[in-house]
Amino acid sequence: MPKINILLAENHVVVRESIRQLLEHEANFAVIGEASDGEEAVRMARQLKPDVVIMDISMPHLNGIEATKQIKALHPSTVILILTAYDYEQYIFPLLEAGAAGYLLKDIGSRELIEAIHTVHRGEAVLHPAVARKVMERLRQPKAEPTGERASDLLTKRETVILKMAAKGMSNIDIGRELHLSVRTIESHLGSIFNKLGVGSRTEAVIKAMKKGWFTLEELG
Amino acid sequence: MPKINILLAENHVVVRESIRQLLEHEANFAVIGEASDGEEAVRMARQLKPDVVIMDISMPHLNGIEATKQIKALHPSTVILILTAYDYEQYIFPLLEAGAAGYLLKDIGSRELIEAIHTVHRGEAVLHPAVARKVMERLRQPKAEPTGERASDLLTKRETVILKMAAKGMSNIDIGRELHLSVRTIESHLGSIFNKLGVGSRTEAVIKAMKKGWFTLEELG
DNA sequence: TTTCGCCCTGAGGAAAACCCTAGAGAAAAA
DNA sequence: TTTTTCTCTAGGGTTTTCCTCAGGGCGAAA
Repeated sequence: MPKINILLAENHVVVRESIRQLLEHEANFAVIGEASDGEEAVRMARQLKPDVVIMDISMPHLNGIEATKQIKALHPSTVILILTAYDYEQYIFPLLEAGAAGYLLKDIGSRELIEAIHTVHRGEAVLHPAVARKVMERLRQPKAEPTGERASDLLTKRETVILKMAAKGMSNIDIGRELHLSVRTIESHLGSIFNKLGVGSRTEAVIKAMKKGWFTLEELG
Repeated sequence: MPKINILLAENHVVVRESIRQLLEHEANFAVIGEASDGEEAVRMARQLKPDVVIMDISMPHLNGIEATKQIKALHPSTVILILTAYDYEQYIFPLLEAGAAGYLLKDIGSRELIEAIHTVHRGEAVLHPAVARKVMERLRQPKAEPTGERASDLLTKRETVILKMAAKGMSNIDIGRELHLSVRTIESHLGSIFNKLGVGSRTEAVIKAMKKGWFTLEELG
């Protein structure tokens, strides 16, 4: 019976090494790699072609959501199992759409984690009860958009860089100077950003973007 | 040679069980208990009288800071080693004052954790490099300031609530209405906040405050 | 090709935020 | 007690941000 090859992506080293030891205690598992951020996870997934990737979300450089998308784009057959502390909807639904096979919270026990790995490796799906509840709720109201916000409203490239610059505390004038654009242009882009995010000010936009995991405090320098 | 009796306090079960397995792999350690929140940690510390408590901070019911204080009050000889993901000053200094023997971040390796347990058990102290740096900074300037920002410049009560409201995305008018104050007053308080933080806009102030750990995304609702 | 739609770029005018200054009252120091 | 300091309050005047609208470019669909 061949072992299940596992890649661990989790930026806290003690936690990662501990889970590794836990998994290798099981005869059927082989942890073939450890990644401490999203970029590393993508690189190692490409090189090592693991059967299952156990992925945390909050990681530097590239978060777990982006890493999952990239890995599934490169190797759709790779099974990705999310293991995180947070059950925010902003995380859950993008990840499930990106093709994650499971979403577990860290309050599960080690036995459940081991079983979940077997389950997703068999091609089935695993959801933590708290996550499953949110998925059900969403399914019950398929179309209604309570907050006036649409997931399809992604930011354009320009908007993305401008929002990040605003998040660093730069004024529109600063941003315009750096991008060699009129202040009016910056204001206009920010207006589009506000509409897409359903907010009314730059501060609100920055907070909302961070809640969505588009960037983190660390990467704002 | 008697084993070191350890109590693990950490609310994520997989993580806790994994670390337990890691530690029990070492001949000298005996994990005599696991707590999943602060109250449980205090209760188990009283009953089991462990040599060392490995304590996370973010836990339900009673956080790691309060739990540390209570355990040290009951059994001053109990050695407490903090193991957390966050290096916020608002955590570090209260914990060190409460008598924690060490403060580690979860990005350390498992070997370092094991060594740290031995170190604190010998009665010495252990600080993660990033934490040590912050402690040094605090010690070096009881009053002076390099960046135009003084640690001693704490926000007043009014300023604190106004900054948090601004962080939620509220406009000055909104804030004024809710606090029954003139918009001018809100603007004035925000001006003081900007000066104390050494910034020039509300967005920058919110970001800086979050970097300092004054509040987190989660508690902004 | 033409049309449609989106992205990027901007302007005018309204609204909000920001800077500077200042007084009343409370608390702490002299 | 008197003096000093600090917090909270707020107005005048300026700057920045925000809202609404619009034209040009470019790729996709008809």
